[in-house]
Amino acid sequence: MAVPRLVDHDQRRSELAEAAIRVILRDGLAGVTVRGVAAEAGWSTGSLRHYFRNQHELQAHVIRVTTDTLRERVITRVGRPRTAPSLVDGVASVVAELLPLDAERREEYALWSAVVAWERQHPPEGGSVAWHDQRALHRQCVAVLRGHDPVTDLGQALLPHPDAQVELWAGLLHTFVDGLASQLVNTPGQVPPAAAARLLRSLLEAVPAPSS
Amino acid sequence: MAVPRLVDHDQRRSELAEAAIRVILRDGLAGVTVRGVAAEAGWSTGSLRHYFRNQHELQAHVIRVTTDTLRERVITRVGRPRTAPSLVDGVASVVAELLPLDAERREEYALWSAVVAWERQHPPEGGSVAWHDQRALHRQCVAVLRGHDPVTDLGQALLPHPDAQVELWAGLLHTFVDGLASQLVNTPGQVPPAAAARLLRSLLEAVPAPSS
DNA sequence: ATTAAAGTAGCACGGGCGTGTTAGCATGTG
DNA sequence: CACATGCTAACACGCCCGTGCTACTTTAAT
Repeated sequence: MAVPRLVDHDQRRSELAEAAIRVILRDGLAGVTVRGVAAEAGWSTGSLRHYFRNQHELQAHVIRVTTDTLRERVITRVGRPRTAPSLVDGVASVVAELLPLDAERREEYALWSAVVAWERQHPPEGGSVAWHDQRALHRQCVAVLRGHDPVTDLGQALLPHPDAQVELWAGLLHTFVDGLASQLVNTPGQVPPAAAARLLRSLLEAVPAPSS
Repeated sequence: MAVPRLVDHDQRRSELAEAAIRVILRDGLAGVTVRGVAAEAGWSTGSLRHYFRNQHELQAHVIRVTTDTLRERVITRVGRPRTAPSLVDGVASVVAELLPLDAERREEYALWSAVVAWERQHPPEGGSVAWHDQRALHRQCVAVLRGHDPVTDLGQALLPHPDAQVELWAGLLHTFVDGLASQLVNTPGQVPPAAAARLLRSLLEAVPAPSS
C-alpha cells in the first residue's frame, strides 16, 4: 500500500474559512464565491474544491465558523468584570457589547448579518441558536435590573424566567436592541452612536422596578 | 422635417418600474438587472436602454417610484378612520400598519428593505426622507398617547415635539418597531405575528402617562 | 526505485451580467 | 410616395460565476 502525504483537512478548512470571512467583510455573503475565496486565500479553485465540494458547502461552513467565533467573542466580552456607577449603567455596558457602536463591533455586526441572511434562506431546524443566545442575554440583563440574582449556568438562562415581567421586558429589550443595531448601520446619519447609547439607557430605565 | 412616432416616455418608465418592482419582490434589489427587468416587462434590453441609460439609472428610478408608492400607501392606510376599544389599541393599530404582520405588508416591507439597501449605498444628501416620515408617525402616535392633540399638518409632525417625553419615546418606539419588523422577517419562527402584536402593545403601555 | 493515493493547478463549458454598437422598423411630415 | 427620425431588436465583447474534468506533482509505503 502506498500512502501519499497527509494534510490536516480541518486546518485547511479553517484557513479557507478565514479567507471567506475576510471576503464577507469586504463584499458580503454574496461575495463568497468559489473563485473569490480561493483567490483571497491564494489558492486555486481546484484545490479549494477538494475541501468544499461546491459553493453551498463553502458558505455553510464559513457561516458555522462565523457563528461559533462570534458567540465565543461576545460571551467573553460580556462576562468580563466591569465597574459602573449604577446598575443601569452596568447593564447598559453589557448590552452595548452587542451594538455596532464602533468599528470593531460594526465588523461583528456585518458578520452577524451574513449569518442572519444565511439562516433566512436555510432555516435551521431547531430555530436559530444565535437568537436564543441573545434572548438569554437580554433575559439575564432584565433579571438583574429587577433585582434577581444572575444565574451562573448559561444553559439556565435559555429557559423562560419565572418573573413574567422579566420575560416580557427581555422580549422588549431584545427587539429594541435589534432595531437599534439596524438603525446604526442603515441610517447612521440619523442615529449617531452617542444618541443610540442614550436611547438604550432610557429604555433600561423604563424597566419597571421589582416592587410593582 | 419628418417626425417618427412618439411614445410617452414617462408612461414607458412607469411600466418598466412596475416590472422592476415585481423583480424586487422575487429576487431583491440585486435582481434588478437590465436584462432581467427587460425580460419581466417583455421587452428587449435595447429598448429598455432607450429609457434608462444604464443599470444605475434603472435602479435609482425604481427606488424613487417605490419610495413614493409606499409613502402614499402607508399615509392613506394610517389616515383611515378607526375605532378601537382603547387609546392604546387605536395607536397600536396605526403602528401595526408599518409591520410585516401579513402577506401584503410583508411585501411592502420587502420593498422598504430594498429602499434601505439602496440608500445605504447611495446616501441621500438631506438624510432619508423615509426615516423622517416614520419618525414623524411615531412622534404623532406617542403624542396622542400622552394626551396631546394630533397636529393636522403633516409637515408639522416632522419637527421635534415640545414635550421632551414625546420626543424620547418617539425614538424608542421607532427603534422598537424597526427591530420588531426585522425579527418578523428574519426569525419568523421565533416571533409569530400574534406575539409581535402583544409586544407592541406592551411597549405602548409603558409610555409614561402625561402627568409624570 | 517504484507505485498508488492524495493533493494541486488549470482548462473548458455553459450561463448571467453590463454595455456599446448596429441594422431594421414604424411613423408623421413633406 | 419618399424620407428623416425616433423606436426596437439583436448581436458582440469582456467579465465573473459554478462546476466537471484532466493532467501534473508530491508523498510515504513497498
